Amino acid sequence: MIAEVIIDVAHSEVDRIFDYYAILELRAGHRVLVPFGRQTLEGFCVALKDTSELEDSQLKSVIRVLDDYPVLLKELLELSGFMTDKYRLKKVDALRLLIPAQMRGGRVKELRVNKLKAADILDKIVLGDKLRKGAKNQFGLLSFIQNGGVYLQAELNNQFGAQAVQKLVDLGALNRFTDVKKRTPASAEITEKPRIALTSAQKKAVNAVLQSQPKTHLLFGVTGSGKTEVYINIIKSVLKEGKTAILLVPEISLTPQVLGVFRAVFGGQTAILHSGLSAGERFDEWRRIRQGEASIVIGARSAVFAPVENIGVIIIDEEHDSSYKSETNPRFYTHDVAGWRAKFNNCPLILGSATPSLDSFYKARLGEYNLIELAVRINDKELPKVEIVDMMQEMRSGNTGIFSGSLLSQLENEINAGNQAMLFINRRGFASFMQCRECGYIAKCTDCDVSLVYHREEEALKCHFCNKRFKALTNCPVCNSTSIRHGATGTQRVVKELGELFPGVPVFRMDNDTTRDKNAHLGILEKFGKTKPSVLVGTQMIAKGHDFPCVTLVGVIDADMSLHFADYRSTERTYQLIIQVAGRAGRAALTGKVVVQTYTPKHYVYRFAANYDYKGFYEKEINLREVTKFPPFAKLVRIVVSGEKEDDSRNYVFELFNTIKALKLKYPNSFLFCEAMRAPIGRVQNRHRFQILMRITGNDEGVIMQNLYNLVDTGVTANLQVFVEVNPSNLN
DNA sequence: AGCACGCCGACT
DNA sequence: GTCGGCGTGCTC
Repeated sequence: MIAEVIIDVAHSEVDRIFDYYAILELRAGHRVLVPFGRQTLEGFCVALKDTSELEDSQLKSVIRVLDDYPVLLKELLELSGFMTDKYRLKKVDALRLLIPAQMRGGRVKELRVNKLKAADILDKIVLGDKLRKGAKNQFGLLSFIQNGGVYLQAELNNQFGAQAVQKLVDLGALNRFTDVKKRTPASAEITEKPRIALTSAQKKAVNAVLQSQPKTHLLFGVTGSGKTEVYINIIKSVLKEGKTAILLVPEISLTPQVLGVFRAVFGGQTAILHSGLSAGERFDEWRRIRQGEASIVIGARSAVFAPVENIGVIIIDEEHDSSYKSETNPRFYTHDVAGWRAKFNNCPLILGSATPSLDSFYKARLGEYNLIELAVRINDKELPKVEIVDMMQEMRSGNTGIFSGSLLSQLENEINAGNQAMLFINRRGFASFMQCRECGYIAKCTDCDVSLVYHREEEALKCHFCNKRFKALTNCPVCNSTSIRHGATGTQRVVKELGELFPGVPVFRMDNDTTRDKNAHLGILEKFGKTKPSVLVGTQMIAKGHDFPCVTLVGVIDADMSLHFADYRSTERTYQLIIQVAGRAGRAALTGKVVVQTYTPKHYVYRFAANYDYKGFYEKEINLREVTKFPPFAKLVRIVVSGEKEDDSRNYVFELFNTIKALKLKYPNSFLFCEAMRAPIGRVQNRHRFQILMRITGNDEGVIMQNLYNLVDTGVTANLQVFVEVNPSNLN
């Protein structure tokens, strides 16, 4: 037999199939060790075949298989093919997504632990005679193991001392053996929520999924309408049929609370996959899934590749969340992958959200997805009232601070009442930039064309693109003036001002800077949850999925931030953001309030958001997209070229552009827009960046994309980086 | 990506 | 005369 092997090296030159003589135990999906040139490398056996087109003398033989089972399922091997086609991924990159990174290079081993089994027959008297009188630990241990059983050696050592344990092992009272230990992540608390009966709307939703032909359902349920209960019931019935389930959630909402709910219902059948796990935990969870010990996988984006067989349902919760789109290589879109697997397994795919992405709702309108609505909240509670505050008006009436009068007085009320508030601002640091008042100099990164962000705690200026740090300005390096101005507000400044306004009230901050450590955000949330009154200030990351019953006020400091982003989805984002943060207010008995501060209160997004009118917003926005020909009515394609030499990058981008113009002549009706230019951020990490922006529509879109990818694949030279993005979510 | 072979400068 | 610079070419 001949084995088709992809070498585990990420380079396009070797990213193709190499044939080897197979060995007996080899199956498709095995990882293998093979001779490659003068090296010995790891690879993936993706298929077996009878003959090779190469001469016998040109073939070498596989050295050995690396695992005692094929790590890649047939289904996932096929999926990797789909992904290399659809996203033009390198074959290795697609394959590497399918196994825990730590598995490669054999870095993670199973954790083996020493265990001790008490001898079946233990004669206390006979053994006791062999022990020295007064050996307290030894006698203690002896009576402890009297009734037999299996113990962890570490635990016995801890309790009775290693010497006593060794003594009893020597005497044959205990037998040592090693066992594989599963590093199942700590399950935290198991929240035993009373399982209330489903509402009729929920029942209808469950039935709509279970009683129809497998298809994609868009579960559009307002905040608090009980989507989780629907998921649980669907998963339950899927498990009953002996099938498995995948539940995807945004990384940030994989909190112990959320997991606790599922552990409480499904117990040990649940496996968790996310970036917070250690390499060992990840590997072990993956193994549990691969071996069929866990039938429900809960995880972030990459859990869509979980090695479960016989899938009964795939659920993408908060489907509008941007984290489902991988924006760095390997680029892929979770919805596509989930859709492929659902089709392969002939099972339903559920997309759930209170604020569906425009794309998904559009598909539901077209009938591609089945729309299921949960229009009322479970306890008929009213949604928190959203107040839009005009910050221009505040300014005109003399308030130049970062808090409006309304937000301030409500903060005061809630704090006095012993409640909690969450303030949201989508900018970390203290101020967006530092500028000299005299000459207008703005501190910029030396390696990137962006202004530096002032971080007050460290008295540092940081580049949010390359993480380089500089000393904060005390005087202007150009004119030496000491009059320095701070740009727009960030989280640190909000915290500082709160401290001055409400001395003694605990204020927590949660952003990229305070959550560097992998479990830091849980720590902050836990502390915040326990402290009343208190305020939590944070970026995006506080907007999702945390239930704090005592939060009665939510403030959005500068809602326009996300609105004026260079992204065709910025309005959609803003709508989702407001509804999402509003969902944080008044989860329990208390009624919540939401204050949204904006400098453009007339913008339609605020009107719809204040009324929780998703459909109204959808109609308005989709019409706009249709007339302006933006997604989903066209594909936005961006090709970025970057290199150390500015001229090389520019020349290459225009070379590409000329070829594309020829392509445009061939398909004149397909190109709605096509321009080459310097990238908005012209330099990042000292690489000069140029881009070609296109909007493409119509039936030839597929052919054109193939052409573009080919173009980019063939032309790349050593010191230039080129990549293609489809509907990118930022245009930096 | 590695690791070889291969053709030109400063050293015992 | 040789050690070694990294250019380019190949890997079943």
